Amino acid sequence: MAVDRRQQIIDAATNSFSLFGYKATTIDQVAKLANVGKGTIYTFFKNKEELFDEIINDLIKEMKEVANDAVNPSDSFYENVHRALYKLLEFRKKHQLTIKLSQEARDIGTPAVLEVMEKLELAILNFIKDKVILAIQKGEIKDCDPEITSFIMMKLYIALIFDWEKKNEPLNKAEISELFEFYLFRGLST
Amino acid sequence: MAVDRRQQIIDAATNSFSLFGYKATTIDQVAKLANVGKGTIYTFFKNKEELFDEIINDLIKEMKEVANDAVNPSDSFYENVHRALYKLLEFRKKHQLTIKLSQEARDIGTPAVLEVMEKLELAILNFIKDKVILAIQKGEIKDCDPEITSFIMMKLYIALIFDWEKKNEPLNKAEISELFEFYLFRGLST
DNA sequence: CAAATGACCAATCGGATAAAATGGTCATTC
DNA sequence: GAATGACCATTTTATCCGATTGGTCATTTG
Repeated sequence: MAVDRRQQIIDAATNSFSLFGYKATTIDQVAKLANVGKGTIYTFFKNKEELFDEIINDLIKEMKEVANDAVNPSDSFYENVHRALYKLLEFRKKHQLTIKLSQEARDIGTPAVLEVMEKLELAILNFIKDKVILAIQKGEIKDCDPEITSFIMMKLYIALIFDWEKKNEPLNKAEISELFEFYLFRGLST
Repeated sequence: MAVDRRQQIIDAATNSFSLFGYKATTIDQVAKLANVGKGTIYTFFKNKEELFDEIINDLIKEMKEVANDAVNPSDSFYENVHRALYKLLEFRKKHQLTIKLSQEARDIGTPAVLEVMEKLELAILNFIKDKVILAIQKGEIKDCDPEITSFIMMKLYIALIFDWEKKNEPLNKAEISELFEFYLFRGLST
């Protein structure tokens, strides 16, 4: 059986990263899990970090799909951004690999993992930024700096989904949607 | 000369905490700096942490003054909150002791320091919450949950002052004021 | 002979242990 | 009786050394 050795390696590594994190995953272990000699891994990937990068790029691709699936052109900008951001952050919150990597970033601070987490955030940020630019062009929202606007949207979302529940009862999806709309779109002024 | 031994100790400890942080400050060191026997410290304070707490309570008092000074009853709610939050976070950003403690919380995670930083955040949060409640009563802003509103205001401010400049050119006071007003008060909707 | 392999190597990690430092006490001093 | 610093139990830090790890490459295999 001519199995795809490269894919076997990626699958094994993804599994191990998800279970044990980046640092605690050894190349020996990946080789064993992939039923492959250790040297073989180095014929496909320059080193451990490049293997990691490839897996993260797959993850980002997956996230882009999730985000795009959440967008429905006939809905409003606000509705779409809300659904996309919510789905993205829920994805991040539930996906084994991202959970493990978040922990590792927080508890150990492995440099390669910190880098990768920034890359993930940036991917989300850019996705939102594109939507913001489009919405401005269509006149769906006021003219504003897309960079800052997407930054604030993500910060607000992270605050509502992750930070708020550190000290309070978690907010459900409907509440978050409402708050997002209330504060960012309608505004506080009377 | 009947110097105030208690105040001497507090001054010495404040100095040492500011320079070296909580963990790296030893009671022996504080005693030396305060020109006081080590045992004397324990006649005024039950232990190291209580001495620390007293210093932090002084700091919070100082912060409350800064915040109150920034408030001018004849100005709008938005204007006052902006000035107060800005002053508070600038204070935190420039004050030796808070800088050192932020570093220690991030790099070492000393439990006593983490606790204290939460206490600081909570003090700010409560200050803002009171202002929000008043503003709702006066009809200066829409009816909303003061808890969530103050939480979001602070998160937005921290994002604009601390987080934004990790990746971009820092925003000046006027820009922050403008963004604060634009996103939170006027809203994005057209 | 090209792809796969695992013994091998230098570098890093981590557990064990001993030494130093620290928070806190209390008998003695002033 | 307030102040002190030698003293103690506990924690932290430094040091060592065997185990582990990422990565290489001469050898094997299909």
